[in-house]
Amino acid sequence: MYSLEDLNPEQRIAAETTEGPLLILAGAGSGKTRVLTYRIAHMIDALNVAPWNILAVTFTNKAAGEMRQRVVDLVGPVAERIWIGTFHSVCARLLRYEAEAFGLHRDFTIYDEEDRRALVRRILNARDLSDQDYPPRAVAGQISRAKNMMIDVETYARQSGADPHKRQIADVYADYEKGLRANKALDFDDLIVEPVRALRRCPEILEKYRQRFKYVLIDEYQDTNRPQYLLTRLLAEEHRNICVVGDDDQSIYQFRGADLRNILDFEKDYTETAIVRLEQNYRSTARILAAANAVIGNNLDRKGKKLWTADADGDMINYAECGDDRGEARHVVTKIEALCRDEGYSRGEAAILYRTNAQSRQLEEELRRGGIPYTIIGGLRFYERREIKDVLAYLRLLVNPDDDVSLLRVLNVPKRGIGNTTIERLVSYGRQQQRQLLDVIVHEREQVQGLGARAMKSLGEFAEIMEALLGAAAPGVMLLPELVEEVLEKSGYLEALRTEATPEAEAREENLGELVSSIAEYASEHGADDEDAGLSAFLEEVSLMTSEDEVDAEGRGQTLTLMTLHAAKGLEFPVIAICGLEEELFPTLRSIDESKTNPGAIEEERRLFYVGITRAQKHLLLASASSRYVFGQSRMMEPSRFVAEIPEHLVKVTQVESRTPSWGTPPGAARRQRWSSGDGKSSGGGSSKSGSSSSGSSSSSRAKHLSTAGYNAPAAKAPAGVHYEMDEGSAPDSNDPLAVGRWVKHPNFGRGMITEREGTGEDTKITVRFGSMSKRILVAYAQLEPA
DNA sequence: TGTAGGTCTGTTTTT
DNA sequence: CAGACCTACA
Repeated sequence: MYSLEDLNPEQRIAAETTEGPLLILAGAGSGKTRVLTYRIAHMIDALNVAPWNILAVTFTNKAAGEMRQRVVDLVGPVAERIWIGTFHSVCARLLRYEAEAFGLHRDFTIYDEEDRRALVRRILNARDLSDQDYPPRAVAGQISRAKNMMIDVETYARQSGADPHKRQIADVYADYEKGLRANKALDFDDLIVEPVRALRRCPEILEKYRQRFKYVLIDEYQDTNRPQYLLTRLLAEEHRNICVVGDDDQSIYQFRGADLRNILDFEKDYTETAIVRLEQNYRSTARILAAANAVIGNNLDRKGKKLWTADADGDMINYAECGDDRGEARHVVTKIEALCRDEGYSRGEAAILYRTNAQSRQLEEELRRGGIPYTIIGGLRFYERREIKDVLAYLRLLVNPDDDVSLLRVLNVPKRGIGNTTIERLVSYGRQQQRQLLDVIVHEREQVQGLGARAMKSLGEFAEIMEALLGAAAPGVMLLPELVEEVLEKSGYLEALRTEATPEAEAREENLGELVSSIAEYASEHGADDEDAGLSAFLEEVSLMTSEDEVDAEGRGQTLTLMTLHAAKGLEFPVIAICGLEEELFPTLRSIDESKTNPGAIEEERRLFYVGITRAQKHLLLASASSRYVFGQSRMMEPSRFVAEIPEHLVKVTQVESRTPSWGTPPGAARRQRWSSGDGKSSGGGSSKSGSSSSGSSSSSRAKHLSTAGYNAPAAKAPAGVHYEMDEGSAPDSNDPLAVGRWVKHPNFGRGMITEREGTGEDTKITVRFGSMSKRILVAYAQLEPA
């Protein structure tokens, strides 16, 4: 049971105000989830609202599942029947239910970012547009942006006016939409935009859903975009029982079209809106909260709110200035382990956050070395791995044979002798005849001009495979896991992996095994008569999986969690570490550049930092590195401006020494600007704060040892290059200033002689003996001069 | 015509 | 470091 008495006065108002529009401004850690579950429980239990009249939209499927469970715990199993999910999953469901009325194929395929890019790339190819002028990624981005502003193809074309570049993109956009339709596919944007269009078009269906969703609740409202807002308004503007919950300070998805106007203007849209502010924080210590408040206080564009807590001061915030990224990883991991040991936290109660996925690598290495179990959220997700996507593409084809993007993905995977030329011919035939490719391959491959006998044979074999699989996929023939096994066998995928017999192939095979188990698990969770039991539903679930959904179902247990700051939204941990607090990384270089024209760019980064800080309950560790490997090259970094925004008295600063020698590029130095091994001039320029803390190595063999262990990261995998041992007898090559035996001058170590050289071009590394000490140097970055 | 290498390039964040 | 493109072979 539950009692509204458990809530504080504001929370209680938020839970009880069920009629009419309500805006809940819920600060971080203010007990929002609790309020929402109580609110729904109260509606069902005390106000007799039917669960199926409630629509609740959350940010992740996991949040949805948890909320549903909590309400069930409070009021019993009737609550199973509330509609709850992410915008994307709720919309996908709606589109399948109403597919017929909306003129859609029921078994449409959902294209992710990769699929979308593949389609765009194909169109650019067909139109002979170079990806120099039209980078697929950027073009896909423009199309997405247009869709999210509800700009359709015609409007886009009209707006591009005489600008030739824009007109090209308008054409690509048109082809792209046509392609989606022909493939019976929807992209992520369509999942939201289509329902808006369709409901506007079909008043009777709109009315049905207005009746059905008498109460609408939207969580994380600050991160909704325009179409999501429009959809919400369509459903709610009549009965006006709409409750939105958000925090403008936690808006971190504007980069993908989230529109803060949605929250700032809510009062204008619904003039009778009641507003509740939840400002008491129940999560963090006073120090952590003070830091968060101070940081976010630097943003100008906010509604303004001040979180407070009754909690104790707590520990100081720790900030470690580390020498390099590796040292940073080591420090953070050591520190967390110590905290767990000394204060009795389990590893599952700690998380490491970073700005970009690429940063997880060093941390992973460190954790693996220490034998510490960890879980990475996001990054390369299970369902985005190549082998998994390949097999899913086969499965998607079985559900929707018109899906050319999936077809082209698997047509020659595993290799079966269908090469580029054959594919080109097929594609151009398909385009001319307006036919989908699998259909062409199966039924009229003979008509395609210019195909050789060998290609024809391969295509025939592929057609047979697909026909057999399509037969196996017909309802009632096979259980889902069996079907997947069948695909693995018949396609030759498994065999190809086994023939390869590399450790990597083995890992792939293992992953495929996991795929089979996960589909078996899915099948067992859904009864045979369940509407969601089929392959199509499984594929949908997989496509709409949020990164947060990967958090181990068992709970976090004993494993440390690693994730981006974005993925950490909505979570809390007793111990939080935030890494990589450096200018041009966090805030990102892009945001810094953009802020020159748009001050808001940095503010979103700052909100992200705020989100990170407010995840911490008891302990907050911050870290930066003064040099970091970017693109596999060491770069000098400056501490993030955000660190300085935390009042000094809250922070304890630690210097962590680096073991990496100091040659690096100054911040912002272009990659090209480097020592070229011909003219003997040094470059790289600028003021690097060099030499500060290298403990260095004392002999070349020691240096080698260190680098294999990875202390000198770029060398860790160096063996490819040529390796010159110094040859006492031979004279140095007179043309090459980097030849073994020549003398060079280093800004810190002075004059020395080259004793070894390995690698070529920009990867050239030399070992130089300075007096009794040898140093291994990456030529590209050391400010060397011939001496 | 297909495939296997080698090279170039570019990176935020994600439903 | 990887993914996509390009070039040189079979």
